[in-house]
Amino acid sequence: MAKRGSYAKGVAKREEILTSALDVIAREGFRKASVREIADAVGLSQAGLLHYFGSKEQLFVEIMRKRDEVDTEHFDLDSSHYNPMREGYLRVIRHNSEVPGVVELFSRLAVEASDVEHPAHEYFLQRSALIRELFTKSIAEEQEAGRVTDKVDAEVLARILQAVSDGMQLQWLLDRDVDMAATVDALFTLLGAAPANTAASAPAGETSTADS
Amino acid sequence: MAKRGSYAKGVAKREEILTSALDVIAREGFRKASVREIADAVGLSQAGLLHYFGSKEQLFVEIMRKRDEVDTEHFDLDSSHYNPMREGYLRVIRHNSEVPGVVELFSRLAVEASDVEHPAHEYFLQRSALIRELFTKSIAEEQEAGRVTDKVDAEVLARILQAVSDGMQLQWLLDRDVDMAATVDALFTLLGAAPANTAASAPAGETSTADS
DNA sequence: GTCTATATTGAGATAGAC
DNA sequence: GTCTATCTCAATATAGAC
Repeated sequence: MAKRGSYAKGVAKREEILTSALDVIAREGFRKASVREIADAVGLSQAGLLHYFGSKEQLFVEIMRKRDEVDTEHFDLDSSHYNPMREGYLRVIRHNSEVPGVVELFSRLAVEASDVEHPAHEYFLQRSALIRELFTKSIAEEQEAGRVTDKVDAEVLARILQAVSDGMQLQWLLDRDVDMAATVDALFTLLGAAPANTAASAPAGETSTADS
Repeated sequence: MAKRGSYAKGVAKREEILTSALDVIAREGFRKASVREIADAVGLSQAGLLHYFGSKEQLFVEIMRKRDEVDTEHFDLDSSHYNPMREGYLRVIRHNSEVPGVVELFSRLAVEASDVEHPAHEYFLQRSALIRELFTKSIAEEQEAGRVTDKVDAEVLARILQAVSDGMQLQWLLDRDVDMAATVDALFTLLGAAPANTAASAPAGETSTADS
């Protein structure tokens, strides 16, 4: 955190660049997201930008990491309890619908990173596993309490949840009228969760259509 | 079908190329799927291939269409009744896990086609809507018969189903050990059960666990 | 209809001055 | 650390011969 020494300064600048890049992608969209465009946007030359990140692909991985960091901070994503998890997750999804460029970059990278040689491969594997672990833990808890169906294993439910989120992003990229959050929430409803704040199991339709 | 006249011959050749391209992508994988590589694979020069399809992107759309055509033929995909729909769908998914290159091409295109200007945009919109219609129809039927939960509208369930399939493809691209079909089937199981108030409906677990 | 050869474009990477 | 300039490469698209 201390900024003395050129090393720390470099780190700070990196962070600054990432924040800025993320911001620009969120606002301006992703388009042909070339190193050059991001460089322009953050006020550096292409060479200046690559000075910090070595290659385009490394840059993109770092941008995604920064995104995760910011999101985890903004919305409490690390809760291992069901309702906070559910709500936090929905908040992120709602937020995503305001940053299409970020969603597009993420989806594109996700496909490219399927190649084990790709610099983002490890990142996606780990991120993916981490999310599933959080889901699994809180779902299992809920299953034990009898509030979520135990017809399907928690691990599998977690995977389904993750798949729906990713899949809804694709549907939403194609047609922006789609309500990602509402659909994911419908899935939560399906799992048998008592709708967010009502006492017993109440009509699910009302509880959580996106509040933005 | 008759081959007289150069027009019909051209069409036949196109079909032949597409079949061949699809076959190659399925077998050899997708890699950096350039026009040139496909051209090599089908035994044409790059220019020769583009003679038929004008541009790379049009070529890819046509390959995807051909894929749909072949799949619809091989697995009865157009049934609007629930169980055939479910079984047919699972068969396609199982088949997909044997053609990673095709899955990768599809996923990649799906993201790129989110741009309304992209030549594949319309294709994806229509394909996507068509699949959802089939799902919706058969699900609604099942809901009326009380065999599928009515906690969530048929349209939304259809969307969830579609999202899970797409999302599982991403997960599977990243980690080939994932069982796409089993996970999607688990979702079907979930739909069939009335969670929380168990006793009423039939045990869904048995009905259709993968037969391959 | 198919090929060879080439134009064109666009990107990422790198060298070297300041 | 940052820039300008350039290299290199890959890929699509096109011209024109056969």
